[in-house]
Amino acid sequence: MRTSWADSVANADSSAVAVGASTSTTYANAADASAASAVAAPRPGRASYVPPHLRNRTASSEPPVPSPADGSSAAKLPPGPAALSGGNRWGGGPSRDMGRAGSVGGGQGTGGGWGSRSGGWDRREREVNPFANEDETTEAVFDGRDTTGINFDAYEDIPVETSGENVPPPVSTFSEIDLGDAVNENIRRCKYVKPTPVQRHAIPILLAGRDLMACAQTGSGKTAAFCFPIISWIMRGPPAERQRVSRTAYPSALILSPTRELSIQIHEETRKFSYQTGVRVVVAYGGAPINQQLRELERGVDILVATPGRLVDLLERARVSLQSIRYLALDEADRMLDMGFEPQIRRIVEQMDMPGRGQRQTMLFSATFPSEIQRLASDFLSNYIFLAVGRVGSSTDLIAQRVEFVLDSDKRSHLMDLLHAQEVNGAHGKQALTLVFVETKKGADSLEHWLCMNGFPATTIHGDRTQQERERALRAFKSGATPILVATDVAARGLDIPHVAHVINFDLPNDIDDYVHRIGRTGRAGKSGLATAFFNENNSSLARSLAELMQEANQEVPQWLSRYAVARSSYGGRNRRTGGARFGGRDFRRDSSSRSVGGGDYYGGSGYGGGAYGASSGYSGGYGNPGLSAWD
DNA sequence: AAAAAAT
Repeated sequence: MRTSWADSVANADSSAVAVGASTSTTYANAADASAASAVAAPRPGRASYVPPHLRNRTASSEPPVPSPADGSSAAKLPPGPAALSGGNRWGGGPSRDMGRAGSVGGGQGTGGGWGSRSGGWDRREREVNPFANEDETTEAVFDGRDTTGINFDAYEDIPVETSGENVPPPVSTFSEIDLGDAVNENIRRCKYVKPTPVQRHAIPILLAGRDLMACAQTGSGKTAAFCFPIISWIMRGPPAERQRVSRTAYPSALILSPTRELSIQIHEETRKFSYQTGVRVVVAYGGAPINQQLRELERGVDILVATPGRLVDLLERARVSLQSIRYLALDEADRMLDMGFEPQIRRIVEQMDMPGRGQRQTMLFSATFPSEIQRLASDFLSNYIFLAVGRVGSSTDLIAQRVEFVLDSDKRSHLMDLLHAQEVNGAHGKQALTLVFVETKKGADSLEHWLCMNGFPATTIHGDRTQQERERALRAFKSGATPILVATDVAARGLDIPHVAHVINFDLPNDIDDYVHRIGRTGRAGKSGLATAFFNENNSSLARSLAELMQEANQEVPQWLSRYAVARSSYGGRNRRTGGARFGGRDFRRDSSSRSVGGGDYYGGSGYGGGAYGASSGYSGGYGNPGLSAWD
């Protein structure tokens, strides 16, 4: 029965529990120890941990390497370059490897060794410090608002729900999930004090080798939640070997996301997490020259972050092979399907050379769980754990929602009033960051032009702009240089832009879920935000769902909007409550054929009042405003 | 109907 790679890992972990627990001093109690054993067992102990770039040194002075556990884990790898014996990490040639070993060995005297400042994996090209820009840009401009970027107090009462077989218990501190000095140092640099809810739950699950289907918003620390385990697994795994003759890259992890900017964002974050670990992260997306991406790939890649189209291109050119993939993460899966990526995703996952379900570890993140997502999950995942994490705080507290009746012809002047009104509110006399959503690309351009003509520093992001323009616009906005960003739905989901004070729906979307995603660009990571919508006759199809949503979030619903809602009561906009959009979503295995062995006892007993769980109308009790789930 | 994504 237990035949999958993930299961083998799980078995290896449980057999190693005794060792892990007896040698560990980190864990305070039995529950933590069992959680920790799943986490720490595969390696014999911190002292013997060896980072990838030192793993193949043969000099006697090197730290003890391949533990028995590492060996067994290597044995379970799917066939491919990663499983080949010997070799240096990037196969850059013997002489280069010798030089590298020598230089690192020389620095070893400090005792810092691989964790030390100089610890690049290749002395010829020093790894760019991904933390370098942080202080001058964002924090300087927004100085005084916060320093951590995350309001941890807001995390305390977030509802979390898990289901599946043998769910590893959550951890409560990063020290319980010790990921090695280098990663710990990066956690410190990121100013992460303690794990967020999604991290507390997802990291042990992923470190235990389990597949995961999860519901969580980007601002909740989701990327770190799936990256830390991936980095950790890669670091303790066998070295990757690049085949010297071919120019094909063999990443061991693949992260797919729907938009270019989201891929860029994930890449930036992941680079921080893997800084000085020797784990290479490369991003590939369209709209940018492919040559530079090819060069990056040639230099070696452990974690590839990509949009589907560019990846297919790379696969067709045979510049990337998926045969070494052991970790697959699909971010914003529902969005990718909305955008018509399903054929490409299925091609990538099922029809190329990627190891099959069970031979790899797969994590799927989605805001909603329509049947297409369910099919995808049952095709891609193996005995997975379902995890749903509530919003950081509730929208009641964090996003104040206003709806104003504004005719199309009055929208511009009304917008100007809003912008004038808040000019004084920005830090240091600067305009607070304002994100203005419009319906069309043309509309975005013309509104931006109009704003600029009227003295408002605005820029725009949409699909008709070149990738360079898109990225420049986003940077200018984030830095505060251009505090007004006019955007189409390209920016609606997933993008984590800190400090957005105000989201204005200049044009309302037709779909309430899109509205929820848009306003979710503010009030992020526990901060408060304001969302203003311009409503008129053209939006009457949204009236009812909008009114309901606002009511659920304890927002004041204008009388006129209620009247629209009643008038249009037969129709609430497409997708108005897609079953899984509320908190908790649902683990659809409950009512599907795949309700599997041993799961019975679990499904009855969710700690969160299980009964409400499958009912689409249910789940009104308990958590503030569960209906307002701005899942990203 | 519009948006996004490979060239």
